[in-house]
Amino acid sequence: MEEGMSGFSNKSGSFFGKIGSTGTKCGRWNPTTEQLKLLTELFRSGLRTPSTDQIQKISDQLSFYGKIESKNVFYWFQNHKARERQKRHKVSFDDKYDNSKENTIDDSTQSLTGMYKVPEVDRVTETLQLFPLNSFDESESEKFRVHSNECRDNMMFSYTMGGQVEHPPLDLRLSFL
Amino acid sequence: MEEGMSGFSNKSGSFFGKIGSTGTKCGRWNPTTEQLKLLTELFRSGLRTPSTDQIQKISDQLSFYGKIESKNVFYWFQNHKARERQKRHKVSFDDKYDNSKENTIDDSTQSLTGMYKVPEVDRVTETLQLFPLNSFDESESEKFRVHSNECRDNMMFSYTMGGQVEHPPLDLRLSFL
DNA sequence: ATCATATGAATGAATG
DNA sequence: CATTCATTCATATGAT
Repeated sequence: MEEGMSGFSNKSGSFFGKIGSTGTKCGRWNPTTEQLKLLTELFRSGLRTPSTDQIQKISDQLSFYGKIESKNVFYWFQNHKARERQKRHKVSFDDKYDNSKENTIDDSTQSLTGMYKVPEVDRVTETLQLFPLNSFDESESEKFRVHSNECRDNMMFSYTMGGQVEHPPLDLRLSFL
Repeated sequence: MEEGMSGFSNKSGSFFGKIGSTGTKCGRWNPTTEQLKLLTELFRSGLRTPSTDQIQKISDQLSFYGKIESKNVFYWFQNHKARERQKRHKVSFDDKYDNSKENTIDDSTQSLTGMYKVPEVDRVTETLQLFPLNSFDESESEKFRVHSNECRDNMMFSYTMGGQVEHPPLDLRLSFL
C-alpha cells in the first residue's frame, strides 16, 4: 500500500504544529471522541476496509470535528481491524482448527472482494443496520437492559443506538472552580 | 509485572470505557476530548496542583462528559505537570504560569493520600489560591451531577442550551457514505 | 522515574 | 499490479 490510495504523504516527516482540536498536544493525529465515535460506528456497522473514496468521505466528515487526514482514516481501519482480530486470537483458543482462512470474523455483510473497488455501490452503510454482523465482541444486548438490574455504574456516553447524545455545551470556562 | 492492572475500581464496574474502541480499553480512564479540553484549559490557566476540593469540583464537572474519578484528575495534573516540564527541558524554559508555590507536590494530600505517598513532605504552604474558588454555581453543577451508583441516563438534556456548540451534532447516521 | 498499555504510523510479505 | 494482512516501531499517557 502506500500511494495506492489517496496518495498519503508517506514518511513521518509530516507536518507538525498544534492541533486545533482540543488543545491537544500531539504530533500525530489523535481522534476526538466524536471522530472515534463515528469511526467506531462505521466499523461496527460492518465497514472494514473502506475504499479510497469512502475514506475520503469519512475523512471529510470527520474533519469537522478536528484535524484529520485521509490517511488517518485509512490507518485507523487497518489498525482497528487488525487489532480486533489479534485480540480475538488471544482470547479465543477455541478455533484451533484452522480453516485455512480463519479470519472470517467479520465482513459478514459483503464480500470484501467486491466492495473496495469503488463499485459505486458503496452504499453498504447507507442506512446502517444497527445490529448487523456478528457482534461477537460486544453483546451489548446486556448493557442496554437498564431496567431490571440497578446498574451501579454509570455508563459513559450513550451508546444508545437510536439516539446518540452529545454532551451539552457546558461552558468550558473554569468558572466552577 | 504485578498484573492486576489498575487497581482501583477494576472489579466493581468499570466495564465500559471508551466507546467500544479497540474492543475495549476498559481498565483505565480515558478522557474524552471535552474532559481533556477542560483540564488543559485549567492547566493553561495556571492550575498545577489542585487541592483536594478543587479536584473534587473538577472531577465533578468532568463527570458529565464521561466517567471519571477524582484520582484521575489528580493523576492527570501530576503527569501533565511533570511532562510539561520535561518537555520544556529541551526547548526553552517557558516559565509561564508559575504560581509562586508550585513545587508543593501536594498540599492536598488528604483523601488522595491513601493511594499515594508523597515523597518528601511538602511544605503545605497554605492553600494555593489560584483564582476565585467560587464554588457557588452549584445551581448549575447540581443539575449536571450524575454520579455513579445511579446509572442514570443523563442524556435528557440534549442541546437545548443555546450554549456554544463545539461541533455539530455528530451525525451518527453514517448516511454520508 | 518507571511501567504498562493503547494506538497511530509505517513497512513488507502474502495473495489474487 | 493492486490490496489486504501481519508485524513492528514509536509515542502518548494513565497509573504506580
